[in-house]
This record gives sequence, structure tokens and C-alpha cells, in this order.
Amino acid sequence: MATDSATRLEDTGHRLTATRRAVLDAIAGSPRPFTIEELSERLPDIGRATVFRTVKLLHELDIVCRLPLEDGGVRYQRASGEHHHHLICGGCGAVAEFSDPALDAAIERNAAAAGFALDAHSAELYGRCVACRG
Amino acid sequence: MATDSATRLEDTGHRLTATRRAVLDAIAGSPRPFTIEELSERLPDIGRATVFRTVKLLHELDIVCRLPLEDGGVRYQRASGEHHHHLICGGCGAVAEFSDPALDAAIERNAAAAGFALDAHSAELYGRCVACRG
DNA sequence: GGGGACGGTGATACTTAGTGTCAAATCCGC
DNA sequence: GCGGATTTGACACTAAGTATCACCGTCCCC
Repeated sequence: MATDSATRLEDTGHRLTATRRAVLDAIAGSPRPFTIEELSERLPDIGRATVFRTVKLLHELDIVCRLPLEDGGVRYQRASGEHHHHLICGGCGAVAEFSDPALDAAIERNAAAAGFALDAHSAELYGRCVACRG
Repeated sequence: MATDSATRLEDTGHRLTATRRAVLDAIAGSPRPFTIEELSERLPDIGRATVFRTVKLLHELDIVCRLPLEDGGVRYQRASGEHHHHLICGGCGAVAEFSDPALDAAIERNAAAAGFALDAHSAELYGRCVACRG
């Protein structure tokens, strides 16, 4: 359900309009990571710019996460809310999430060693999922 | 010097043309990560498409590396050749490279745990460098 | 040294992802 | 139901990168 996403929207001072509810529902009904174009096709009554704006807003609120693909393309996916990283299958496009304190610790250690104040980081893993190996 | 890059080009069966030499020189003379547009401006006699093609080729040969920025933009930089990750300063745009076997090990461990055959990975760290903190 | 073959180049048109603008519609508190 | 603020849609636009295609240059074989 998109109920908690809806409350998160309202709690952050944004309006929960019929349009946004439709976008949230379409995202909730996406079994796979989606492109804006795909989402837009599923929502023919909603303007393309609005779909972009809404997904951008949802991304800022951590309701969806952005998946940079190996080929430079981008897909989006409902976010679990927790901090996590992605395993992206080049075969079927499936995405698995994982989180690993040891990985985050290694990242922070390297930032500190270089004297960087870390704001954010990304880590994407590209390969073949169990089903696509063979 | 771009000499070793030049030999790498030839060793992989590509021609070292005057155009490619000019692109290599322009890249070698870039103290900071550059965009294709910036590179193209510095090479007014070379077509934009050729600059794109050449940088793409150099990227495939690991002569330049691609820097995905936090805002979704992309810059390029001469590559050290070794596998490494980036620390990108949001203040001045400086990029520091680092490599860390522990980080790579953590990544491989997570891929294995999920049953993924890992092809590649990316890890970008965003923050403020020593000079930009304050 | 002449002539293909083939890789590389430039111009241009196109694609894809995303943003800016602005008037009209919608929403929410009152 | 009213009014101001937010949101929306249409549309034009930008930025990054790709496709096409005719032309060029260089390598290689004779």
C-alpha cells in the first residue's frame, strides 16, 4: 500500500492530491523498477512534466529511489526507506537491496582518511542474479 | 604525457589519428574533471560527435573514467588505470581517488550472499574536501 | 607509386531525460 | 463558499548522447 507514503507527503507539508495519489498507486503497482516514460504511459491523464516533478519530490522524500544503470540509464523503484545499496541484474533487470554496516564503515573510513566530510554516497553492484546465471 | 594512452590505443587495434592525439592532449591538460562540452570548446576544430565518440572509446579502454555527480550530471577524468573509487567534493568539484581492498571485499561478499555473479560495481562518495569544509 | 578497403571524421538530425514558464485548475483553512 | 497558495498541464526548451551518411586518410597489397 502507498498509505505510509501518503502520510509522509502530508507530514512534510505537501498536498496529497488526486494526481499524486495516482502516481503513488502506479508506483506501488510496479513489480519492477520503472522509467519515468513507462510510468507516464500508465498514467495517460497526467502530464509528463507532472510525473517528473512528482517522482523527483518522492525521491527527495525517500519514497522512491533512483537506480543508475550500468549503461548510464536511470530507473526508479519504491524505496524501503532504510539506507541501502543495490544489486542490479543486467539480464532481467531485477534489483535486490542490501545494507551492510561493514560496507558503510569502509566508505566512512576512506572519506575520513582523505579529510572529506561525507554528505552522501552511492554504491551500485552490477551482475547477474541467480536466475540469470547459467 | 599522453604517451602511454596513445600506445594503449594502438595496442588495442585503434588508430592514433591527429584528432585523437588532440583529444588526448586536451584531456592531459585538464587539471580538473571535465564535461564533454568543455572539452569540445577547447577543441573547436573537432566535431562534437567525434569528441563524444573518442571519450567513449577512451572510457572503454580505461584511459578516462566517468564521474557520476550527485546532481545526476557527469564529468570525465583521466584514469589512473587501477581500479579505484572517487571522493567528489560538492564545493570545488575536486575529485580524489582511493582504492580499498576492504571496501571491494565487502562488495563482493554482499554480491555472493545474494547469489549474484558480480560484473562491475561503482562507489561514489560525495562530500566536502579539506579545503571546502569550514 | 596506384588503388582498394576500411577505420575515422564532421555535419546534421534525432533521441532521451529532464527543466522552465505560465496560465488555469485545485486544494485547504477559514 | 472565498481567497491565497500550491499544483497541474501544455509546451517549449536544454543537455547529453546516438545514428546516419557521405567524405577523408591511411594502410596494405600489388
